[in-house]
Amino acid sequence: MTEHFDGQEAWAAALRAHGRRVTKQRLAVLAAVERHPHSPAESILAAARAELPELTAQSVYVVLGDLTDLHMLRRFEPPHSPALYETRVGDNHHHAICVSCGRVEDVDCAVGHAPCLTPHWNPNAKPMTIQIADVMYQGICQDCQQAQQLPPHSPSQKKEK
Amino acid sequence: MTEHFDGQEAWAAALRAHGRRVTKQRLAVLAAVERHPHSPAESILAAARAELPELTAQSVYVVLGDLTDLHMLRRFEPPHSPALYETRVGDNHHHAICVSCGRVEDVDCAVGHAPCLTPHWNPNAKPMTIQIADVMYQGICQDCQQAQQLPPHSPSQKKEK
DNA sequence: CACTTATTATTACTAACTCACAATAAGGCT
DNA sequence: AGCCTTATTGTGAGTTAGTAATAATAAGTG
Repeated sequence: MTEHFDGQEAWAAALRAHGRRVTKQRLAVLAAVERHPHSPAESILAAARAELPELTAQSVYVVLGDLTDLHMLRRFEPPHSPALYETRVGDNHHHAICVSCGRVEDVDCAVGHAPCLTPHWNPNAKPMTIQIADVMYQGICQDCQQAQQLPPHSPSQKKEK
Repeated sequence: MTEHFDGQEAWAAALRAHGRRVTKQRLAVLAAVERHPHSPAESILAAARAELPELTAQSVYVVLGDLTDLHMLRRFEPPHSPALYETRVGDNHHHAICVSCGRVEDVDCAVGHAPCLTPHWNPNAKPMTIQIADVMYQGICQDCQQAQQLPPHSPSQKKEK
């Protein structure tokens, strides 16, 4: 069980650096997010409870929200999905979501390493100071594509009138 | 009041082209979205009720969802905000959201006219067929920036411990 | 103008969070 | 090592945004 002690230490140090106390709840949440990237709060709760059964859902929401504000976690909200969390912060990588099955893949920045941080403002727009640029690719993953192309009598989800 | 009859006609034609009946509810919703871009369902309901008071919230949800599926409307979901709708479809422009006041600005595509439609897949990722790429810039608009820099005894929203 | 069925209204219901406050425990101090 | 302060977590209720099921209505066809 000593395998992730160094991880614990690293998280603890980061928490202290942000002026936060090192609690087992926060460590459990951070470990859960690290082990299950792109997971919603509910899944993180379930994963964290594996090592901390008395953890409550509300605590997870509080911790996730706070750590996200501190930029120790990154949150993104795909359409028709609850918010997802990941520990990869700092690099501004992006995400591709399969609109059919909801699978999420990380995507490195398309244009250099600060891709869309300098938007082309319209003439009449009031420019903002951009902090982050979330790029959300939406498409269909290979598995779902194959499943849809197969015509066999499987009840296809297509809503065609 | 004849000013937007041509608009009505255009919307009606588009609805017919998609095999949808032309109802006053749909026209009211489309007109409301056109007059109030980047608005949530609730605001669209309020705006549409100006010309169609008996319209219900659920109808607005149904109509917005259906028209979005038809790509007559575009929906995007900024963090901590309900889904927003707009009539600008086809061009893949992006959005900048002020994290402080929630204001939304349109942003033209940063890289040519199909900017991020070809993501750089990681070696071990399973590529998807990308349909759209939503780019969500998050930053602080000029107004909010000034409001935050002013130190005067105004109760600033900053949550600093 | 009647009729078929897409569309909308009504009502109930759910998911994903948020809020207020009481209970607990992390870390500084002695 | 133990106490104490207050950040953190737990408890329970409440809210927002949206979905689902079915009944009532009306668009468009013949």
